[in-house]
Amino acid sequence: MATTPGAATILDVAREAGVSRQTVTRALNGMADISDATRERVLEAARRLHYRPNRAAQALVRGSGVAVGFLVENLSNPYYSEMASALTRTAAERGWNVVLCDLGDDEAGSRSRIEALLPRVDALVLTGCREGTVGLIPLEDLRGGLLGIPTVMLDGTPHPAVDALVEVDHAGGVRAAVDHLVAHGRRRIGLVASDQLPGAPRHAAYRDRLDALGLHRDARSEVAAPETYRGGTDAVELLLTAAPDLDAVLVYNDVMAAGVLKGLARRGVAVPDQVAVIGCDGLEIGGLLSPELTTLDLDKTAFARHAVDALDALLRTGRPPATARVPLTLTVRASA
Amino acid sequence: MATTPGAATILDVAREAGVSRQTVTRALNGMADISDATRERVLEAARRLHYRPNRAAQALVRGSGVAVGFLVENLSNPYYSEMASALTRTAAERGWNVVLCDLGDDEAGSRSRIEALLPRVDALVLTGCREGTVGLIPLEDLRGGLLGIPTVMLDGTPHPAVDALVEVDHAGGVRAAVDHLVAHGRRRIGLVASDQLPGAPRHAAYRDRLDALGLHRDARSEVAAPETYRGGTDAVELLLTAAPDLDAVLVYNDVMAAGVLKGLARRGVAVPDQVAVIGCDGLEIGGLLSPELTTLDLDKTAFARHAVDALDALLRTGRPPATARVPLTLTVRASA
DNA sequence: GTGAAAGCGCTAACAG
DNA sequence: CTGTTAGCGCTTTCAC
Repeated sequence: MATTPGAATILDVAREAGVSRQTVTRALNGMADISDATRERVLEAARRLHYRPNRAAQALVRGSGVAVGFLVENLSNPYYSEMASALTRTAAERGWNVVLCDLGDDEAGSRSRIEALLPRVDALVLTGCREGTVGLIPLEDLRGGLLGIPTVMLDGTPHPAVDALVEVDHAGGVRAAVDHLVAHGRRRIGLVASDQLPGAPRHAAYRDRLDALGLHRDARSEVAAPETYRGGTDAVELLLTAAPDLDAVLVYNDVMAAGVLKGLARRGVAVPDQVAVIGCDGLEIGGLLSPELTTLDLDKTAFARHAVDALDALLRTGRPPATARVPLTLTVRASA
Repeated sequence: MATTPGAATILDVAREAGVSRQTVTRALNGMADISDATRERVLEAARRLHYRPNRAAQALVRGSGVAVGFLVENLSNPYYSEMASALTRTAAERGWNVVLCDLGDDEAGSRSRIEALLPRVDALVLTGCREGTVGLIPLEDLRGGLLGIPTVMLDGTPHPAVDALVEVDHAGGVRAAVDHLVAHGRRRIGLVASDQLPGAPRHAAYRDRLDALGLHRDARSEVAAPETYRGGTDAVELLLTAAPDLDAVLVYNDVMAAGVLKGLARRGVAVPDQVAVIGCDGLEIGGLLSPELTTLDLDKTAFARHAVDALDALLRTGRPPATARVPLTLTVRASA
């Protein structure tokens, strides 16, 4: 347990019960070769002293499983919680545990949470890190900055502290979305982008695909906004004002898309009749919205599996595996 | 690290670098009193051997912080993820870590996940456990079933394996909801209840309050359903058929309420004009729905804080504190 | 600046 | 059935 100084140890229990420490172990672990009377006496003593075994000592001698730290910005965001769910389940297949670290906005708090996490874990999975979040990890504190703990990032940009990336096929996904819209007669496709740097690949893919198809494209039909519900509602106001002739909107993620649907409803714009909407991530909330959200579905289990595989390789060999890439598949529901 | 048999130890590094093991510690931990040349040689050796410090050994000698295991049924459900968020943040205030365990439906898998979790944690927080989930915890394996690890349950029923409960003021919440509906002219209030036993308190509170106010109440205006979105959509079908004159529905939780809103929309029932809807839990998704959901808001941070306080007391004294109770406060949005 | 000793709390392998 | 002897891998004294 939490190595509370002054806590009772197995020796205290042995003394209290008047037996050897091995007998205490036997009694406490329900092993054979001990008389009921002795066992009861030992357990009684343990209870009296409020004894709890020291986890670290047990782990040292028994061997401990792998613990993965999962760093997220905001676990209340369903994207992160669905990822956390996928990661814990995938990790569990290997007998690994996941230690959660929900950073939040506050930088000082984040730093201290990360510091409390690091001594606890064998590896790190990073996701959705804003500019700067990775910087919070005290590289210098990790073995002198020279032997960091294995770290993979989900869908981010390379960083010296990160050993491996799991990529997302933004280009393929955006292409599928745009092509779907075009196939259904849409010609003026707007974009609600992320105002965070990691959002850039999707933004670029959107421009590329529109240009490739020879569709009209201009700056007024693109808006960058915070990656939140509110960001979506606000963005749609700007977009409709700047480019009232849009007949479709591609949205950076499903949470923002929920906001976009709300914003469109407020303005009395019918979805999908007047404007089609496609989100991204394939979150379960997409099915709760009205109309139900068409989205680029990210296979979170595959994503998690690649991350765990990469960590496994790093832990085992110290070398990262080839970068894996996860597809985005269009899931057509009602909004487009 | 994960005590991989055959992994390099500090002694291997010392041998490789031709120094003593303390020198290795000093080099690796960036301590003073070591020449740059030696440090570099040690680090080089460590890298060559792919050395990683053994976490358990470090924890044993440095002392480890408290790790809390958090058991949930399905982390993709936003109720659980918002609770997980609140719990990790609250735990972090004390420097504690949270190890996540997402059980899922599969009983065998759940059991093995719990077994992988237990040796890792000092305490357990249980929430939303179906009938039987608690039974998965191998009481017998825990120190002979006599010294379990401290366990608190969030809003459940007493169980021998559970040391402390944090309760929710269902009665007060339901009362506030019913009274709000009545104050706004509603007289025929139906209920979408949970088909799980832990849902009983809200169900009873609903009946009590209706009776106390002398409102009409009959079995046809109560439906029990699974605690899911789908459960909500299905329930509303049954309810509208059995009791078409309802002018309000109280729903067991917000996820189900999302389904209820969807079901009502499908049947062309206007909310709140024809039927008012009130959910429960105060989830963020409530704000994404159309109309936005009126709900009984549970203060998840307070909930988590009580849980952590209880664990702290259990860890420190072995005795549970007085049972705490968290209120449900009515948050009025558009649906009622 | 570096090395040698001691011990964290526990369990596994032998003795008796 | 119970006790004794060795470590697990690391850090912290303390010598040199």
